[in-house]
Amino acid sequence: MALNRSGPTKDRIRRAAVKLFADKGFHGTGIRDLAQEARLSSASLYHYVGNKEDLLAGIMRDALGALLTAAHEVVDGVADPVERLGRLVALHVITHAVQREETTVVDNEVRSLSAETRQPVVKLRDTYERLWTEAIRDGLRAGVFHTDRPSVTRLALLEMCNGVARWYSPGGALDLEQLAGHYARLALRAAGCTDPGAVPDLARCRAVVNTVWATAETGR
Amino acid sequence: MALNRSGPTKDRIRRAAVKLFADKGFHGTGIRDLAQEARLSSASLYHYVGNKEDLLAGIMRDALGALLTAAHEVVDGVADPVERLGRLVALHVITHAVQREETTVVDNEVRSLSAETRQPVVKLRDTYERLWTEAIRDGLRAGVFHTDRPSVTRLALLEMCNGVARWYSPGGALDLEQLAGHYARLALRAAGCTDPGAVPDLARCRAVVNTVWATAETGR
Amino acid sequence: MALNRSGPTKDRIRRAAVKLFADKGFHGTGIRDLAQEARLSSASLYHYVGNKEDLLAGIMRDALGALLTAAHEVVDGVADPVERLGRLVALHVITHAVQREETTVVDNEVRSLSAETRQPVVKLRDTYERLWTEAIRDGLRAGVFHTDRPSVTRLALLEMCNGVARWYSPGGALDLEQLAGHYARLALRAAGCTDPGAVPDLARCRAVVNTVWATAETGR
Amino acid sequence: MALNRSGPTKDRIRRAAVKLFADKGFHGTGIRDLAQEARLSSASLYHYVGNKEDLLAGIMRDALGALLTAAHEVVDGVADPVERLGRLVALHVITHAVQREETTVVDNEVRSLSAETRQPVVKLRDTYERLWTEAIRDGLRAGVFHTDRPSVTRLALLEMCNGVARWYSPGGALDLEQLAGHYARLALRAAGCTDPGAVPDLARCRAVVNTVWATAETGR
DNA sequence: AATGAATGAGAATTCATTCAT
DNA sequence: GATGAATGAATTCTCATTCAT
Repeated sequence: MALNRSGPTKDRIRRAAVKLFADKGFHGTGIRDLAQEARLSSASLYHYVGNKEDLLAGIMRDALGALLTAAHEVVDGVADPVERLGRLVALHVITHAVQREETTVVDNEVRSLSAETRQPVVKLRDTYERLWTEAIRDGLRAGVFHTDRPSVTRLALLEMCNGVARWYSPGGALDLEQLAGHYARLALRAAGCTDPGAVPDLARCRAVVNTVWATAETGR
Repeated sequence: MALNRSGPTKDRIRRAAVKLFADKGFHGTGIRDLAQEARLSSASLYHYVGNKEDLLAGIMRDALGALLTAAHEVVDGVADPVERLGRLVALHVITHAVQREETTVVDNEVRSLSAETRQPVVKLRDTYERLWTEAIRDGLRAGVFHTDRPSVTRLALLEMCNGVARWYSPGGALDLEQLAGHYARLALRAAGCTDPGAVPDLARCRAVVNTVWATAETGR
Repeated sequence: MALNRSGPTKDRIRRAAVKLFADKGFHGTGIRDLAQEARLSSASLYHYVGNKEDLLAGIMRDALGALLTAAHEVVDGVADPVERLGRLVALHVITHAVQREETTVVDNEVRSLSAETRQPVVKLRDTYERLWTEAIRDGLRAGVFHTDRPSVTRLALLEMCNGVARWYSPGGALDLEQLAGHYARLALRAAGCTDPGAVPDLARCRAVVNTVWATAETGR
Repeated sequence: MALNRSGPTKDRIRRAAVKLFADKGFHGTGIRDLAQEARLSSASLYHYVGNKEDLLAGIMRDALGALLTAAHEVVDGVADPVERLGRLVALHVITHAVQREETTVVDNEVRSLSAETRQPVVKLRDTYERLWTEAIRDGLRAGVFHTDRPSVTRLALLEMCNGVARWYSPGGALDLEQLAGHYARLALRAAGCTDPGAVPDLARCRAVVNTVWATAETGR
C-alpha cells in the first residue's frame, strides 16, 4: 500500500517551500533549493508539483483558508464588538507567531503571483478583513470604540499584528497567550476602547489555531 | 564642469532601482529591467554602479541615514516623552507615505544583502530604533505611558507605522498631516498614554522630512 | 489463452505512435504523449516496447514490409510494363491514402533512426523501389515509355505519389479508385506512355492493400 | 564601426538554423546545436534571436517570400499557359535544388510553428500556389491541358517538384537546367499537354532564382 | 499487467557581468 | 560616456528511462 506515501513527500515539499519562500522570498528561492530542502532531485519535485507558482499559490490559499476558518470559529455568534476585535487580534497574532513562515509568505508574496492566481487569494484576504471591518464598525456604533477613519485604524491594527511574524520567535520570554493578550490590549486601546480591562478568550483562540492548522497540514 | 554630469544619470538609475526593488523585490528585478527603467543599456549601468547589490546597499544606507537624521532633528532636545514618541510616529509615518518606495525597500530587502553589507544597515536601524526605545522608557518612568513589555510595544508600534507604505497612496482622501496625526493618536493610546489630547508638531515633522530628503536626493 | 492479451495493448501503443509520429514527428512526440494517447502510464509503455526508437523502427519495418509484399502481389508475373507501373502507382497512392499515418512516418522519419536501425529500413525501401526501376526500364526497352534520365523520372513519380499522404483525406469528393486512376494516368503520361488509355487493375490493388494491412495490423 | 558586424553573425546563425532544421528537423535541433554550428555560445545566440521559433518563422517567411517574388518575375505577363506552367515548374525545381535546405524547412516544418506564426506562412504559400492553379486553369480553358480534377493534378505536380529537395545534390551528372527541363517535360505531359515540344525559358528561371536569393540573403 | 515514484541528463531561456570599441 | 557583443553560470522545467511494488 504505497497510497499514503505521496502524502508525506508532498508535505515535505510544501514545508520546504514554506520555509524557503518565507526566508528568502519567492524569487530568491530556486527550484534546486526547494529540492534540496525537500531531499529530492529537482526533477522529482515536478512529480508532485506543477510548477513553482502552483506551490506558492497552494501555500497562500491554504494559509488564508485556515485563517478565515479560524476567524469564523472564534468570532461567529459573538455579539460584543470588544470581545470580537480582541479575539481577531489574538487569533491573528497567535497565527503569525505559530505559523510564522506561512503568514510571512501570505503577507509578502502576493505580488509574486500571476494576475489570475492572485485574484482568488486577494478575494480570500478581503473576506477575512471584512470581519475586522465589521467588528470595528459595530464597536463604533455601540460607542465602545472611538476613532475617526476606522478603515485607516483597521489597516494600522492589521499591520501591527502582521509584524509579529517578523520578530517573534518561540521560546522567548513571552509565551503565546501573553503575547496575544498584550497585542489585544494595544489594539483595543488604539481603537479608543473605553474599558479594555476584559481580555478576550485567549485559550479559545489558541485552541482554534491549533486544530485548524492540524487539519490544514493533514488534509492535503 | 562636466563633473556633476554623472549626477543626473546616477540619480535616474537610483530612482529606477528604488521603484523596481520596491515593486518587484530585489530578486524579482533584473539588471535589464533596471537599465530599461533608467533608459540606458545594461552595460552602461555598470559605469555608474558596481553591481546590483551595491545599488541596493546604497539605497538602504541613504534611506536609513535620512530617517535617522530626520529623527534627530525632530526629537533632539525635546524633553516631553509624549511629544517625542508622537513626533517619531509622525515622522515615521510621513516618511513611509512620502518615500513609499525607499522605505519599502528598507523594510523588506534587508535579507537580500550579503552578511557584510547587511551589518552597517542593521546597525543604523538599531540606532534609529533606540530613539523609540528611549522615548517609551522615559514615558514609562514619567508615568505617562503604561505598558508592560515595552519592547514588544515598541515593535508593535514600529510595524504598525511601517505598514503605511503598504497601502497609502498620495492623492487619497487623507492628507499627510491627518494621516500622521491619526497614527500618533493610535500609537499614544496604545502606549497607554493617559492624556493624548495634545498632538505632536506635525508641520515640523513634515518639513524635516522634506528637507532631509531633498538633501538625500541631491547630495549624490 | 492469456497469451494474445498483450496484442490489443501493444496495438494501441502502436496506433498511438503511428498517429503522433505522423502528426508531430518523432522528435516532437514525447513518451508521455504516447502513453496518454494509448491510455496507459508511461512506465507501462515500457512493458511493451523497448524504447522510443524501437517503436519507430517497428512501424517503419512493418509498413515497408507491407508495401513490399503488396507490390509483389500486384506486380509479380505481370508482363506488360505499362500495367506494371500503373499498378505500382495505384498501389502506392492507395496505400498513402488509406495508411496515411504509416506512410507519413516512413517517408519523413528515416533520419530519426540511428545508423544501425536505419540500414535495414533503407534496404527494404531500395528493394521496393527496384520494382519501379524495373517497370520503367522494361517499358523503355519495349518502346512504350519515353524518357531520358529514367531514374530521375522514377524519383519524380515516387515523390508525386508520396505527396498524397500530405493532403488526401478520406471522405472527400474523390474516392480511392478515382484517385488511384488519376495518379496512374498522370504517371504514365509523364513517363511518355504512348497509349495510356488502358487503366491498371485498380480493384485488385485496393484489395491487396486491404488484405496486406489487415494482416499487418493483426499479426503482431 | 562595428555596425556591419551584426549582419554576418546574424547570417551565420540563420545559415546554421537552415542547415540544421533541414537536416534534423526543428524538434531534432537543439539550441546548443545551433550555437555550435554558428560558433557562438548558446547565450550569445539570444543576443540576435528572440527564440527558436522566431528563427524558424523568419526562415519560412523569407524563403516563401523569395519564391513568390521569383514566381511573379517569371510568370507575370506571360500569356501562354504552357510556358507559364513550365516556368513555374522549372522555377520550383531550381529553387528546390539550389536552396535545398530552405525549401526543405518550408516544406516540412509548417507544423512546428505555433498557430499564430503559422497563419501568415500558410497565407503566403496559398498565394504562391494560386499561380499554379491559374496556369492550369488557363491551359484547360485554352484546350492545351487535359485533366479532370485539376486541383488534384496541381497537388501532384507540386509534390513531385518538392521531392527534388529530397534527393538532388549539386555536382551530380545532371546540371540544373537539364533537371528543370526534365521536370517541366514530365509535368506538362502529366497535365495532358498536347505539344510539350517547346521548353520553358530555363535560363530566365535560373537567373531569377539567383538574383532573388542573392537579395534575400543580403537584405537582412 | 500495471504504475507511482524517482532521477540524471538535457531542454530552452535568462542571469549578472565584462570588455573592446 | 556609452553600448553592442559576448558569455559562463544559473534559471525553470521536460525528457526518456528505470525500478520497486
